[in-house]
Amino acid sequence: MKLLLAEDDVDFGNILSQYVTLSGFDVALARNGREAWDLFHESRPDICVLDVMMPEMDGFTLAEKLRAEEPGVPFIFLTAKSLREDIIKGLKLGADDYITKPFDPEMLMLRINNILRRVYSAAEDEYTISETTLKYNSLELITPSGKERLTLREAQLLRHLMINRNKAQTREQILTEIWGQDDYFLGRSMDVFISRLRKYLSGDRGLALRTLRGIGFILEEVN
Amino acid sequence: MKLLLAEDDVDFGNILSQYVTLSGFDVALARNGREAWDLFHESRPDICVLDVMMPEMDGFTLAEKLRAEEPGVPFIFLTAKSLREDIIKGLKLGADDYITKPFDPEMLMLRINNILRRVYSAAEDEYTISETTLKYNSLELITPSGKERLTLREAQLLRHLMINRNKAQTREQILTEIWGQDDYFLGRSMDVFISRLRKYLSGDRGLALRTLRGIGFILEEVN
DNA sequence: ACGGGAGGTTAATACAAGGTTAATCCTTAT
DNA sequence: ATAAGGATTAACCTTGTATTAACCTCCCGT
Repeated sequence: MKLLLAEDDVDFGNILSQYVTLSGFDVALARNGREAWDLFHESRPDICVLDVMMPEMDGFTLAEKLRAEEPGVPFIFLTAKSLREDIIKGLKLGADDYITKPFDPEMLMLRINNILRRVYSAAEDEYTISETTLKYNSLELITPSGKERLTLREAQLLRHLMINRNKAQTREQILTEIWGQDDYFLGRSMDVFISRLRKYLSGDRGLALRTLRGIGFILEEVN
Repeated sequence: MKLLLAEDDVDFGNILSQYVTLSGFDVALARNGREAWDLFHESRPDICVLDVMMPEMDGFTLAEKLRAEEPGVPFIFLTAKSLREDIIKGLKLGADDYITKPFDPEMLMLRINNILRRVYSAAEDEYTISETTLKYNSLELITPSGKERLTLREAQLLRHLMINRNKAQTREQILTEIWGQDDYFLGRSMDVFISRLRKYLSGDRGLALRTLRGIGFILEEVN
């Protein structure tokens, strides 16, 4: 899991960064808003922790720009202010959480994990639908016709479809979620993976990976 | 959207309940943990707001039981304590948010809306009129005579008519809205789709897709 | 009651979306 | 440097569906 931390207080930033790294995150640390903007594009983080008051670009403005570019990315505001107006402004921007300094790093970690669990359902490892179960971390797929070892992309795509079972997923949604961007060739690549997944899943009559022409795909449980 | 509010302070509970109702929620108000547990089963809320300290059953215990029964339901803790241990306990339970009293009702609303947006972002997908419902994203149409799988254009057109039910839609309006432009041939194309939709909808006597000659079409509920 | 135009219906066609397989390009490890 | 594994690109094929066409019906004005 990659995390972008934007904090202008150098010492505090370093301590926080260390703490979060220890918890198993891949951290990108920015000293100001502009740097954060650049780092965001380089590292494509899964979650952003933004100080509100920073030189170059404040956290609110940054969040707005990030939202516009990558709507799904969750973010947490960090601030010394506990002013009602600021908190409300942050929440209106769709912040997933808002923490006022001083705070306990352990609490930050808990909040981060909560959000990630919610957003990515990342705490789970086993996903089961019908007769088929995916062990995500070990890339194993167990179907009525036997075990398969998946590749990373196969597993990512299948997991996404399993998490969103019975819900239509547009091509854009899947591409931005799994591939990080949406262009023609990645779309064709996805089609190749869908084709492969169908082969793996063909032994299980209790589910169907249907295409919704012009929209996307859906992994359905059928009676 | 239905909300379950569990709060033992009667006055405060009422004020909050009123405020949340004004924001368009359907509120179930419980005076203690046990009542909340019962109300939860009756009203199946989309989100729960739980006071931590309540008679009969405290908020934490309640949340655990709710989680076990209905893992997807988001909840927010409300508490007078700002003890670090308590907050951490709440977050460990997977609380979607944690608010310490005293707080601003407006802020509660903002947090509620943030969480709902995140959790139910895939909403706004089902349209129902009379006995017929359209699941737009999965292109499914459920009528008294059974399920149908629609095409994209069929679904777009039907959705437009359902959104504007009981309102006359001119040919021009529909064409510019759905097809992006308005010419003779697209008009004939639309007639083909109207014809198909009528077939799909023929099993439902509670609605009529009528022609307004020289003007356009209207999807009406008839009693 | 007749003619014309608006809309209904069905079938034929063209084309774009997606399926499939193979080739190629990258990474990574040795 | 090379090999292996995996992702992407390419090429070709299939199929679903929006459009177009052709013909029909019905309504409305004269």
